Amino acid sequence: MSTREDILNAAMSVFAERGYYAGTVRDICDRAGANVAAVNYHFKDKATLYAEVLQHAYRNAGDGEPMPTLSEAPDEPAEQLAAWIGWYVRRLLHSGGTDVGRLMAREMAEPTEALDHLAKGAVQPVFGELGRLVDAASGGVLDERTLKLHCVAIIGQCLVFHTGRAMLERLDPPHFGQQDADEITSHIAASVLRAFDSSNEDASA
Amino acid sequence: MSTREDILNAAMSVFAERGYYAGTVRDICDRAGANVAAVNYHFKDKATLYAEVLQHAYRNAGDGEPMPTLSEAPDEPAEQLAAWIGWYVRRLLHSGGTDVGRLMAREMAEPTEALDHLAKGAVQPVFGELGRLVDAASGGVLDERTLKLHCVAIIGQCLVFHTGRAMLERLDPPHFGQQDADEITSHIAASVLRAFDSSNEDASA
DNA sequence: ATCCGTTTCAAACGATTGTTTGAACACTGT
DNA sequence: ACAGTGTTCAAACAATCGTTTGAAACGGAT
Repeated sequence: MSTREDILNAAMSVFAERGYYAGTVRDICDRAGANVAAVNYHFKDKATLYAEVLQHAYRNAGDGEPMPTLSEAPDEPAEQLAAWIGWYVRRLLHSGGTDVGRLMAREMAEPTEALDHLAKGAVQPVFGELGRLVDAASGGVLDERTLKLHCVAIIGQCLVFHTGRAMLERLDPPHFGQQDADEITSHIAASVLRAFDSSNEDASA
Repeated sequence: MSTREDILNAAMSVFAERGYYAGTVRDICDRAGANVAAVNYHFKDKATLYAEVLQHAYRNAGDGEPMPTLSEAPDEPAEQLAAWIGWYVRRLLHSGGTDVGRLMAREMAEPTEALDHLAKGAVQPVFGELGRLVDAASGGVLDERTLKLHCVAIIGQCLVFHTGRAMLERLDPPHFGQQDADEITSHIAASVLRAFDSSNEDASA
């Protein structure tokens, strides 16, 4: 029962690197050390294999460092938010190579039914937790719409290092990479905390 | 001299719908009303056609509204930066469902050789102009690395409304859409200008 | 009308794709 | 030892891909 999982892992890296169409079943089977017919035997066809790869990636999306959550009695909510940003940035930068992140990016560019489950099952909880952290770190004075704007802004500042990775690497000179996670994190955290002030001024004006 | 442009337009829609590998030369030529060999005659091969489609698409992405540039004698650099952000956000939100945006998103998720030319030819100038605007709006006190961090942060906050569009729409309740361009713009501009302050404090500390 | 460079066309080419086939192999229970 | 079930393998399959070919059609200049 080993070849089936070997193919599943090989397919995940191949699909992440080259995409669905450019990733060939021969490439997958070579990397899995299996015969060409193994895909059609263990899975029905290439499309079914891809669907199972997405589900497998979705299940293993959260392994590794656990997401920081808002503690019951928040002493330093700003630092908790900074910790969350660090967790998110590391997660994004670390999933650069042959990982879940690139599969998800592909799903964003070309949404399928799998994205619906992904949104409600994996993204919604993360977004909700970020909302609670932002609410606490800002002093709880933001209205719901402004709070969501801040959340999306945070997500965007982190996400660009993953979605824009291919472009950042090709700029002259190349910009930020995996080794700059701490620098990026502290910069975003400082900017975000400052940004709360402007919203507070608008609210009190 | 019509078939060349017909192929260019047909290729743009086909590549946007199906992607580079799934979009076939025969499909493009059928939609353009041309022969199968027309692609290899007017362009060298499929890859060259795709590269020209990308450049053509990115150049015409903001047709009508030109990119705001730093004026010779900057009176209000902060407002000039805000104008740039507004231009960029409108550009991203407006190209949401169109061919251009989908092409770029696909290229970021699945880079081809064409991305190299795109980076140096089309993206580098935009990024450079943003850098000059940020430098002016921040008072010219930021070191090069911090300035680039701010630039990437701005790009990210704008870009997330495009790259994360499919996800934002699937959240409960759905978040921001095309009609919120002004609200998004002013929020990002205010946040960014505030963020400069934190960098100044760090520099003087 | 004739020439010549440019453009179009139907047909075919070689390569690669996903998939199928049928025999060989491995292993378990009797 | 034997049958039976599940798995692997080399080889070939049909289909489709991008590209090439050589001739036909076009269009202006002489």
